[in-house]
Amino acid sequence: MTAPDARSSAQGAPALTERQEARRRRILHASAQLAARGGFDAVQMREVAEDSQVALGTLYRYFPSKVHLLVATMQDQLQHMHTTVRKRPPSSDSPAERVAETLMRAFRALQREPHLADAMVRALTFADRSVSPEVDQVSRQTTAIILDAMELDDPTPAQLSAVRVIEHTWHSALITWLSGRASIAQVKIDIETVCKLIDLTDPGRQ
Amino acid sequence: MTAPDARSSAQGAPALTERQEARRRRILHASAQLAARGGFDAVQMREVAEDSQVALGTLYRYFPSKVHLLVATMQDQLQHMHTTVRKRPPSSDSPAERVAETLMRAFRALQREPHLADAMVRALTFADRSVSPEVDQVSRQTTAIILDAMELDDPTPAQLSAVRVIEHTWHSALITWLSGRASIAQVKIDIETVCKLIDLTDPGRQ
DNA sequence: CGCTAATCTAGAACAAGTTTCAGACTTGAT
DNA sequence: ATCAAGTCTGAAACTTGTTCTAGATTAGCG
Repeated sequence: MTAPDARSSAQGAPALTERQEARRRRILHASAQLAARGGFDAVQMREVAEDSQVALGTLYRYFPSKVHLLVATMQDQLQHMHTTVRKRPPSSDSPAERVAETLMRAFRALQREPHLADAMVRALTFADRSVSPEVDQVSRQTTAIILDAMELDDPTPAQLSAVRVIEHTWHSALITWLSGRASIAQVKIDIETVCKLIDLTDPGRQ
Repeated sequence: MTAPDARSSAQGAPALTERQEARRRRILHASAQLAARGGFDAVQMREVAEDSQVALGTLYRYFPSKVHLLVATMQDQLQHMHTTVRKRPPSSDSPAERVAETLMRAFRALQREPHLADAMVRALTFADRSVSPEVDQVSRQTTAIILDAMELDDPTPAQLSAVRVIEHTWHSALITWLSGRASIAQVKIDIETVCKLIDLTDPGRQ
């Protein structure tokens, strides 16, 4: 009954051995690679297992479903993104602009691997309750990136609401782009539009 | 090669016979019923076929995939919603409040059949490019409902952007609620927050 | 009415996610 | 070094979405 079931970074990761950690990495790598090639559908569990040299049963022990796997893949990529952004923070003047700048930068990164983006985002929004903890973790990570961009130490509830709405817009706009129903320009406009909410909550208000 | 492939209401519906129309209705009814019982997973194509007294192949002729079927189900429900709202329009004073009121009313309707909501919303966000026309139709319908609530004849581009962001928030907030990651209260706050965008674009500006 | 094309049916077959199982291998503790 | 518990492997089985096929039925037309 004692499964690895590892979360990527922080909390309750039940201490993997070195070989297990290596397996986990191989799996995530194979997953990302297949996803980058053909999106959600191209990530086939049998193939992931084969490419990462792991038995199918083992794959399922590490990631209890395809969606779990892809959400974990997303956690992984987000981590990269966060460290990247930290290294070169957004340069604009207002918080709203800095958030928009950061999201647009992330968006451009996703455009470089649209299939990978497809796989991750579809998994994220398709996830049911059994994946909630993992999806929540992704959400927290995203929130952290946005708050970083705002450069606030102590966000008000109103500001947190605005951030939540920005995240909603971000995810949903990505989906419309990925399914070909919105252009890149359209996504840009939507992001800029929603970021105006920040101005609404920012200035003189405790 | 000539398939029914019917859209629900307006445009290019290739004229179904009476029996075909009846089949289509039976299918949508069975779909909604199963969805209401157990959500996305409970809508199983074989069962839909059986319940609507139609062969599996026929079901697939009418709706080329499970997602198509559920999106069509959503179109159907949205139509209801729209006529309902028209009969008793929102009563608040400002456009922003009227939109929030309308969306909250829709939200309460969804709460009455959370499983059905789950099936429809998951299908909507999981839909790939092959379902784009149908998803787009749903989006247009939603936009129409929101614009109705705003009581505008001639929305500016900025207002249309705001509406788009509201839709994004609406969908994404529903997902977080359906997957148990946000409370009803939380969704309410998010809707109210995003509706403030309307005030930003409304008053004195041509 | 009688024909022809399109549609519908029943059921098999296929694809990919998921589960299961018996046996081999690792690990950690004694 | 040895044993027990936990893990991993390979392969088969199961589930559900989707496709295919051959034969009935239906619809529209002359």
